[in-house]
Amino acid sequence: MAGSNITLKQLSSILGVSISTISKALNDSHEISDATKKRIVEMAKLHNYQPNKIAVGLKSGKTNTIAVVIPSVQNSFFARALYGIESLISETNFNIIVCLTKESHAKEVETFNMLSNGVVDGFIVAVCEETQNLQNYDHFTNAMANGKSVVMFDRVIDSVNCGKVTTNDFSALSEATQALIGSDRKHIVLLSTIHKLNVGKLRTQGYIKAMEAAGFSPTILESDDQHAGAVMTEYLNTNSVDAIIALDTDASLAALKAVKTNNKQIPKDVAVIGYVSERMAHNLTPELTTINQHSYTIGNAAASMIVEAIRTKSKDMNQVVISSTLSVRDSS
Amino acid sequence: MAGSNITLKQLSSILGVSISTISKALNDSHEISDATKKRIVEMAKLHNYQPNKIAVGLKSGKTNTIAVVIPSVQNSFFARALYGIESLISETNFNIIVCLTKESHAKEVETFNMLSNGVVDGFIVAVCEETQNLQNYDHFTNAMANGKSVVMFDRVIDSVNCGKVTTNDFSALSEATQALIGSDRKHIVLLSTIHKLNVGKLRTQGYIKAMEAAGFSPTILESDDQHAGAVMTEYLNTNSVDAIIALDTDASLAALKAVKTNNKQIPKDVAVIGYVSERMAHNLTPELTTINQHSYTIGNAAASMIVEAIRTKSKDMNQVVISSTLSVRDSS
DNA sequence: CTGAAAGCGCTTACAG
DNA sequence: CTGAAAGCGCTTACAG
Repeated sequence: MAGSNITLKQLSSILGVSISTISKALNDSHEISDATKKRIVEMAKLHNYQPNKIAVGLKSGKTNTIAVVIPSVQNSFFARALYGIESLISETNFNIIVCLTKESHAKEVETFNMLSNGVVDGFIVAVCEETQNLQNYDHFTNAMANGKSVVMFDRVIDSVNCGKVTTNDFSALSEATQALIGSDRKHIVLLSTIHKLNVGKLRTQGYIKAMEAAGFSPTILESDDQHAGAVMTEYLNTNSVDAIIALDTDASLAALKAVKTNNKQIPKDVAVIGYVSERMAHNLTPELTTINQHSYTIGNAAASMIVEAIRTKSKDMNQVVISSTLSVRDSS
Repeated sequence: MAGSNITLKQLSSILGVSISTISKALNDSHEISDATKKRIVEMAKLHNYQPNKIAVGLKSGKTNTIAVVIPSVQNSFFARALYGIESLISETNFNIIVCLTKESHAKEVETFNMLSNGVVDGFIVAVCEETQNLQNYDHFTNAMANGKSVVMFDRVIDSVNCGKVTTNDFSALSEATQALIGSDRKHIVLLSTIHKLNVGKLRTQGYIKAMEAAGFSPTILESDDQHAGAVMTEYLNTNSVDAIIALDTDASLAALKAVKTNNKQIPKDVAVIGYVSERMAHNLTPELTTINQHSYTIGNAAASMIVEAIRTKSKDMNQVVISSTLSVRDSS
């Protein structure tokens, strides 16, 4: 154990047995007699032999490694989805490499190019904002042309023929809006910091559809993370509002704060529905009604889809929808 | 591009030049003439040649990959530290593999064993709770004996001789406590959901020291994540409290909520100091005074330390302390 | 300036 | 049942 792991070659000279025999014995091949198997396995254990994964990978062309390419991990949705992915993968003999794109197309492309050749067997990806805007998807199709499996989750590109795990963003927002309308809210405002993303657009459309169906005119406030609170506050100062739907964690906290500083009661004067983790929802005042995306389940589904795809080398990828549900708490 | 990446061998038969020459040309060796270099590089580009990292790794014994082994990513400290690690690493030619231990010693050991042989060049680790309790550190020392570099951050084991990045947990809590005492708070309660971790113990000791120095008796409420709110509320019902220090995000939100539901004003009746991300602190009502751990900087420092260690193969590892600072906002 | 050969650590037909 | 040989895709002394 002085400096580096023992190899089959070293084991071979210790035992006076050929490298092939040792390899077979350690892989429990039926070709080897029980007696020698026993000797070899014992000696391997004694020296804490660990097969060199890199060599195995080179030989087999499989690395048992999956890349998870996501924009960020500071967002509770991705953090929890990653947890779901990792939980399933760690039950298999695969490993995961996590790469954060920070919404940069260049970084996403580089990641795919770097890992496509020999490093990973497949990719789980939530497509970054810039890629969605540029509509340049060559890195995905190239990886697939090179025999890698690809599964997209949440941030999905319809025109790329890969596995997909999505949520029902459109109808979840319709339903949430309808629920507010059903409890007599009329001036329902949508606060979005993710209007540039496809998921944001889908959610917005779901809201618009429900509003128009009820004969109300939609009001959409768009802002970046930093200014959501200010934008909301300003709107509250000059308009009557009796409900807010916020499309991510930042917007949700900002909405709660804006209503409170405006001296309105939640939910009496203004109902609030947001997107935050369950744990956080319980610790807010009042406890926040949320659209629950089941991020853990989404991650789990994406992971099981890619493992399946790699194992079966199947080409026809399927599409799974994990429905979001409305968790009604005290804020609505 | 039909099925899998092109190799040097294929390039060799296309160009009618030996594999060695191609390898040298692509690595810009001075041995090769500019003319052939040009030809080779152009053809490689045309066929989108990407060197097989696995083969390079096997040959060189270096993989340019670093494992980041952390308990979780659902905690804003680790999420942001990971962001700091990733940001620095992505500027280098290293990659990171992220492994989540979920506080399980077995998982941590397995991760180190799996990756120690050939897969990674080094480890950045925040030691899991169970390992701290069991005090079994063989997986760390074995990895180091196998020539891998190890850097611990935040969750650190004093007796293991590796690189370390920590924060001044003890003195940060002393100072926060003193600040509360300085503004005439007398009944200061500590709310902890991390009392089993070394960092939790250090923070608690810092609080105790400051309280005792001022002649006050410390009050420490311990709970798991789920019940912090209930524990805090119960205490508030039967005791007089004029300040709370909460040791992580869950405890911080729970403390705010408990005070509000107890119909006390923040900070007039009860001051609150907590541990949450800056972004979240701004979106809470009132804006929360926090002990800011500079998690991004800690991650960055750990990453730069391991890159340095791997590049120089130096054995004497250093220790860096990133000081936490008190960010005073409206809650105190 | 170019190429043949050895080798990184493994696995697996193929011989014996 | 055991072992010699080839090969995964690369790099790098060593010859020419």
